[in-house]
Order: sequence, then C-alpha cells, then structure tokens
Amino acid sequence: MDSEKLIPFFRSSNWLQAGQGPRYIQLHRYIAQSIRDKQLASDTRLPGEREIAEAADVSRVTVRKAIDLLANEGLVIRKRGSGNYVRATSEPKILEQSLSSLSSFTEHTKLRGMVPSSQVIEAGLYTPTPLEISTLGLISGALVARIIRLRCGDGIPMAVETSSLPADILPNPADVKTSLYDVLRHNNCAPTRAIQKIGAVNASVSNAELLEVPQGSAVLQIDRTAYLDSGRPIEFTSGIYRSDLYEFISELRLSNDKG
Amino acid sequence: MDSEKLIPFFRSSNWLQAGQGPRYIQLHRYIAQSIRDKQLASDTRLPGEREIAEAADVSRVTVRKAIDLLANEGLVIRKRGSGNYVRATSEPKILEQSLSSLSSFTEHTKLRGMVPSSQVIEAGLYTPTPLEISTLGLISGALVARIIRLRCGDGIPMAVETSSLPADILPNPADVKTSLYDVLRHNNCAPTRAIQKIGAVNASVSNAELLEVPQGSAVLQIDRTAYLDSGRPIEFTSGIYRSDLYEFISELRLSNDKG
DNA sequence: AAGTGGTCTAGACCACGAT
DNA sequence: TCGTGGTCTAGACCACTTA
Repeated sequence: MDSEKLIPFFRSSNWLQAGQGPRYIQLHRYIAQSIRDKQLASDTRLPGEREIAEAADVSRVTVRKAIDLLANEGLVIRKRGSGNYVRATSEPKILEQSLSSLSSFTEHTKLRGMVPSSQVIEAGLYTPTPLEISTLGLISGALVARIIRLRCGDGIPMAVETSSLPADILPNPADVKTSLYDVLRHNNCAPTRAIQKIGAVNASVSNAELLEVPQGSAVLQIDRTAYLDSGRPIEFTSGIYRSDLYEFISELRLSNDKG
Repeated sequence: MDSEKLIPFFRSSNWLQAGQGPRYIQLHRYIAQSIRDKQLASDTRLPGEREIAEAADVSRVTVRKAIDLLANEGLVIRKRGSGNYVRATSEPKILEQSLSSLSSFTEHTKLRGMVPSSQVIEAGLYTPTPLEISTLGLISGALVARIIRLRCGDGIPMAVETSSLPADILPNPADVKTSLYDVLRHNNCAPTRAIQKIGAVNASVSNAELLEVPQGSAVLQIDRTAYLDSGRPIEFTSGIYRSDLYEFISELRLSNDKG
C-alpha cells in the first residue's frame, strides 16, 4: 500500500487551526482543496480511516464526517472493504458545483481559477411580493431589501441572482458592492443553512440578454431560502444559471428497501 | 412542551424490524413517511434528540444520523437551542424530489399518491458509445445493455430515461418490464450509491413529443452513475424530466469560512 | 486471515436560545 | 439558568474485499 506515503499529509499541523471552526469541516476543506489542486490525483487511494485518525490526532468518527462530506460532493468514492478513492473526473469544460456544501459565488469562482465580478442591476427597498412575505415570514407593512446582480467569471456572464432580505437584516441594500455574504457576516447575521430547489426554465428576454444566450435557452433556476442558526429565514435568492457553463453534482444514497 | 405527546410515537416497536437495514435508515424512513402522510404536521416540534433516543431505545448518535437525513432532504429544519421542526411546505403543485436519498421512480411516484407506469421505447444489447465505455469502465469488445423508457404518473408523461449497463450485469434487457432495480435486486447486484449531475437542456423533437411539451421547452437533465458497494460502476442513466412537474430539493450547509 | 468501511454505543463538553 | 442542538471521543462488532 503506497498510500502510506500520504500519512504525513494528514498531520494536524497541516490543517488544524484554532478558531477556524469544527475539526471535520477544516479537515474536509483541506482534503477538498488538495483534490481540486491535483495534489491528490484521481483514483488515489486515501489511507484507511483509522490511519488518518491516528496521523491527524482526531477520532475516527471525526475523520468519517469529513469524508462523508467529500463523498456527498462526489469528490471521493467509498469502497467497502477496500478504501476511499479520489473520484476520477474527465476534465469537464462545465463547472461542477456541489449541492451539499456551497461556498458563495465569489469563493466558488475563485476556487475554479476564474476571476469573479458582479454588476448590480438593481438594489433598493421595496414593498414585498406575496412570495417574499411568506418565504421570509415578513410582518404586515415591513419592507424588503432586494438586489439583482449579474455574476461573471473572467468577464463571462454566468448567472443572474435576485436576492430578497428583510429590511431589518439589510437596511442599506446599496451597500452591497460584491459579496452579499461579506456584508451579512459583518453585521453578524450570516446564514448557516439553506434549502434549495432546482428547476429548469426557458430564459426570459431580459435574462437572455444579460447572460448573452439566445432567448428561450434552457437555463437552471435555483431558488434558495437561507436561515440563521435560530431558524429564522433571512434570505431568499432566485438564481438563473447558464446551463452550458454550470452543472450541479451530488451523491445519492439508494435506499434499496428490502420491505 | 406538548411535543412530549409524541414520545410514544417514537417507540422502537413502531418502526424497528430486524433484517430491514440500519436503525438510522429505518428511523429516517418512518419519520419521513409520517411527515408526508401529514401525521406529523408542518411546524411540529419534534421531541429533543435525547428524548427520542430514550423512547426509541437507541443512542443519540443514531437519532442524529436519522434527523441529518431528514434535514438534508429539507423535510426538517434544525434550530439550535430550540429544537427540530417539520418544515412548513406550501402544498406545491410541483413534485419535490430529494437529491440525497432517492427511491426509484416507481417508489417515488407511489409515495406521492400517483400510479406509476412505464413504456419501453427501446431495449437491447448494443455496441457501447465512448461515453458508456468510460463511465462504465467497459473492456474492449464488451457490449452494453441499453433501455429507453417513458415514465408516467397517473398516465401523464413525466420523464424519459435512457439506462446503460454492462451486458454481464443485465444480459437480457428485454426482461425489464417496469422496475430496473427490481431486476437488479433479483440478480443481487443493486447499486447502493450514485453520483448525479443536474443540468438544463431544451427538449429535443423526439423527447418533446414523448413528454407532450412544446419542442424546445426547458427540461431537467439528470445524469446518474450508480455503483455497487465494491465501487464498480454498473449503471449510467440519463433522464429528461419535465420541469413543470419536477423540482429537486436539498439542504445546503454554508461554510462561512472565518479564514 | 487481515484489513476495510459501516454501524452503534455511552458518555462528555460547548455555544446558543429560551426563560 | 436550563435545555437544546453541535461537536468529539474511545471504544466495539459486523459485513465485506482482498489476498
């Protein structure tokens, strides 16, 4: 087993930093970045979970939680009785985006080696639509902060995102220059979880123009409702993504009911 | 806390059966079905994890794994310091399909109260395409079993699925009348995990005709590669889903890197 | 037969929300 | 302050692959 050479790779000094969040998240981030950087090549066999646990000086349960995240993202394939392997990928032209753990558009684009940029199409406080009222749990008379942005990578239009937040969370929508989450983090109200729905629609005239695709092109629509730790919904974002540049990937566990 | 009335609901006699798989899977299935049956109403607060663990006579870790699955599917919202709540849903006309745990089309459709049916468009052994060779890891000269099916719910066309398998796994593709997975289970080679990619495309002439939608309509394309426990890929299915009937849902964990 | 991932337990401490 | 979910540990046994 020459995967034993990898053991020093997992020493905690390589990835563990106090105050940077849970260990399984940090370990996951370290391995995921190494895979995307090709430091861990396709089909590489990772050391056994017990070996990693010993090298990293954490429990096996913690190692498993980190590898579970990698498997959910499709970065690692588990093989019972054999080991965990870096998934072989075929150099896709299309950007794969994980469905389970999302970094923001800015971070995700950087990670893929592109230069992210944004263009604010519209930003302000408005009377909420019924959908916004119910999704965000707004009380009668409350206003909603709404921002429409065109997202680009290396100058190429990739997505149009419309974000709605309660006005008390984001009183000054015009402050958002690039990253909405940076502003929210600064105000100490960044969401930690979200529910998202994925569908397909034909591009509208205005979206087709912004995204520089033919009118009526099939595009992905991702609606995301994000929550604080307390469970309060504070963001509803509807994104239109170019389907020639994006695809969403996730692991699926098959139930195989014996019932 | 009147969620204490729910404690008898979680007694292991209500859901645990020997030989029906891991406890956290069985518990997850029991709760998920109860939510979809409206036995557990929207916004219901579940008992605390420690209470469920005691009532169900399993460890808290096992309860957490079951609830983690529910949260990934978007059926439950976790609220730190408060409790776990059944997610409020607004009676969608569109079928929500979980991205993390998939039952087969047949099971999923039944669960939604519809009558599933299938129509085999094509089935046989063929010379594999390059994509099939690389995805399924076929050796030179091997044949591929290919099945194209139109999937309906209550007689309404919902999806077109093209499935490819190595010929040694499915030597007689014509045997597949309704459920591919039933045949695979019978041959003891049902997959346990899969990686799937979601994209959007404009419906081709033939697919538009089968699905009874206008040509060029935006539809969802789900490509799924399924693996045995050993890690061998044994199924590649490319599905075209009507976007007016389907949407895919999942939970997202936001990293919120402090780095 | 040895090693692997998969499941499960019975604890423990923390940060946070509700009161 | 107290209960909650979130993290983490150090074990254990099983089914499976590999050899």
